Amino acid sequence: MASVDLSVLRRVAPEWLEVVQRRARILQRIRMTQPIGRRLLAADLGMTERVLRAEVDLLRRQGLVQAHATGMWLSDEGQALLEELDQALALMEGREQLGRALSASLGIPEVVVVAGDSDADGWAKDSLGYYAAVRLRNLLRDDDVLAVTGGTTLAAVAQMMPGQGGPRPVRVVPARGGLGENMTLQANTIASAIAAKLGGQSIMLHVPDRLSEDTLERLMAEPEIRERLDEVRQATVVVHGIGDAMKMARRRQLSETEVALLCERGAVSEAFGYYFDREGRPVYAMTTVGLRLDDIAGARVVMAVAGGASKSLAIRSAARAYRIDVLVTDEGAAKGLVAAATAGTAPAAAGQAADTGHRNHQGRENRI
Amino acid sequence: MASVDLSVLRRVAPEWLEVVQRRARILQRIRMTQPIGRRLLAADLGMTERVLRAEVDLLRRQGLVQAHATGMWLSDEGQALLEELDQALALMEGREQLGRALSASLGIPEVVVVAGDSDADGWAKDSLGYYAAVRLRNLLRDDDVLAVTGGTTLAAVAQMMPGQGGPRPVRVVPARGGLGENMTLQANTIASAIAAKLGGQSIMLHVPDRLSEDTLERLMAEPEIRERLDEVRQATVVVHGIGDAMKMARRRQLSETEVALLCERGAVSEAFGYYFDREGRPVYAMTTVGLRLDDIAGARVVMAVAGGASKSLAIRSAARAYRIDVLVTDEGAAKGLVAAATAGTAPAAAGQAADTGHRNHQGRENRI
DNA sequence: ACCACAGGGACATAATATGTCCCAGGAGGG
DNA sequence: CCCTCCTGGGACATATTATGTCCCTGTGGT
Repeated sequence: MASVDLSVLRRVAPEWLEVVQRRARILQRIRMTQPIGRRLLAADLGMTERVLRAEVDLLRRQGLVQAHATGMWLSDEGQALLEELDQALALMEGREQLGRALSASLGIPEVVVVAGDSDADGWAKDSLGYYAAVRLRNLLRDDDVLAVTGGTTLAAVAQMMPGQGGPRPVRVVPARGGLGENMTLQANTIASAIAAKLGGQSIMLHVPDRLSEDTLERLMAEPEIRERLDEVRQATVVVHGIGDAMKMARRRQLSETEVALLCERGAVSEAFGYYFDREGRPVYAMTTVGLRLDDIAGARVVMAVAGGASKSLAIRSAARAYRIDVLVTDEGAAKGLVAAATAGTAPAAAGQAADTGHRNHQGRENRI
Repeated sequence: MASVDLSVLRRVAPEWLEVVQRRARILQRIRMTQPIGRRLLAADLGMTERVLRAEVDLLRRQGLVQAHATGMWLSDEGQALLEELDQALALMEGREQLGRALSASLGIPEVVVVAGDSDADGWAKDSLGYYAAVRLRNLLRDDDVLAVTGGTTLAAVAQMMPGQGGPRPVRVVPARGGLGENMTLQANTIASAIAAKLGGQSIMLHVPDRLSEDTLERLMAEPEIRERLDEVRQATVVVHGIGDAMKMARRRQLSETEVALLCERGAVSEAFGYYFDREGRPVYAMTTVGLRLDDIAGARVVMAVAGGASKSLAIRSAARAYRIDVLVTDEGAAKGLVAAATAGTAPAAAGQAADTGHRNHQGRENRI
């Protein structure tokens, strides 16, 4: 079938793009949560049951969705078509181009921009997690040691990781010890969940978040801890979230003194327990066990996952701080980043882009 | 803007193609008859006024159509877009491919297939005429002598010929003398109309259709006739319709003896007063003045215009009978031709295609 | 000056989309 | 084994939109 310049067709029937987008989101949601029923799906997507039914009926007539007593599934054909549709929409919505621009301005070889804004759209974080999970799954090799951090974003990656598609017998390790109170956001929990989905094994780091220097030394002396820590620090693939410095400080319940220090030093981002200022200089590090900044230099692939307009600054800071090979982000963050690059900070951003420009030409690849 | 595989998008939103087609037809009709009002346009297109208004309102918001007290016009942008849209739809509706197939099987370098079926859709004949007229206008040179036949199809070409777009100072001559009673279908009338639209001059052949041998000789001796006839027979561009043999025989009010003869000899097509059987062999010729079959060998371009499912056989017959450089036809006729080629007559048609295959590779060009 | 046709407004009515239930059935957990 | 929860499909009153059919005023061409 022929490919035709879409701008012409869009001009004649502009309302059609929205229809395609809506149906694509339905298909994506089914793919992520199948099997799923009409009512739950409607709630997920923020539609009423009846409206969703009309759409699903059509998609079923097209043979893209199959209904069963247990819920709806994507047909094989629907699966294949949705993958092409993902690419088509990325192009039509300009996310493809957005990714290319970010790749250049941040010096990150591969930047994937998924639809939505994790801050605003409830479904966007799932989407972010899904595409990060799929990308991760594809790049893993059997002998990899995968280190993952905690946080809501990584939790989404774990949750959305497809359980099917051939086991990946990797070892999954938590990049950090315990953090905060929420069980589902722990690196340990996430490592375990991802290992289960991938068909690999995971280990745990039974270490509290904050330690005195003294206790730290003692723990490190424990063989059980020592062994695990060695494995963590030899991770070949690192997948991590990027946090807003101040939000993370609060979540970690840092003391007022520490918060003030971070403020003073202009910390904007947090990753692996390190805090960075807007130029990517490390300004503070937690005294805690786990993956260290210089460990990731030895990793085969470093993947960052972060979305939402509020993360723009933090992402840029992290991109300047250490090597990121793959960034999975969303439209909200991406637009903020591009706006910042072309606005006031233009000179600095331009310089950054120029410095890393030669690197971007090899192996750059934008998907989704 | 990117071009994307349309089959994917069509699968997800199949109703959209119809919308695009409907709006394209509206734009085409406006282009053909501008300036035109809402009511007349609705009647032309077989829509109610209100429905058309909704569509036109949208097209106007898109800046493709401009409203004026005298009626609606295509904007410059609409004009440009419609030309692209024509091509896109030809591709999407498979007419492009249809044209290519016919080009091969009929051995005609350029085959244009326009939408519709002139037998069934009232607007299709106008469309056929319009695209034939535009193609004709584009291929004419200033020193050309253009010979045209009569008939409803050529009348449509004359009527739809755009009056704007730079004068073509050609000489337009009728290929034949008078025929039948209907003034508007006379070659003379059509030649005059086309000349007016092109900004050229025309001459007339004041000769009745049917003559005795005796009278014919006397007429030919008249200098006035002689001169005109010489010019006609030196035409550099010939545009003609192709008729169904039996229908033409009836319209010409041939005697029963003649009709029986045509039947017996298997006449299926008529052109320039010649009748051909299904293999393209001439089986009968009117004793009349005008362009002769061997004259068209000297023409620079021979263009045939014929549409409607009922014309399939006649077109194939004519294509075998003499050289045609450009065929403008419609979906109705084209589908009939392809069906005939792939069905019972397959061996013959296949042989035909093979014989002329080498010729089709040079200069073949399919438009609209 | 007239006339035919222009676009825009108005509105009752038809058609469709939508929200909200109910129901019988099946899968999975206890 | 039963119980429960969720499934898809049906039904229907209601909201929303599309449609057919007028009327009105203006304007360009004859």
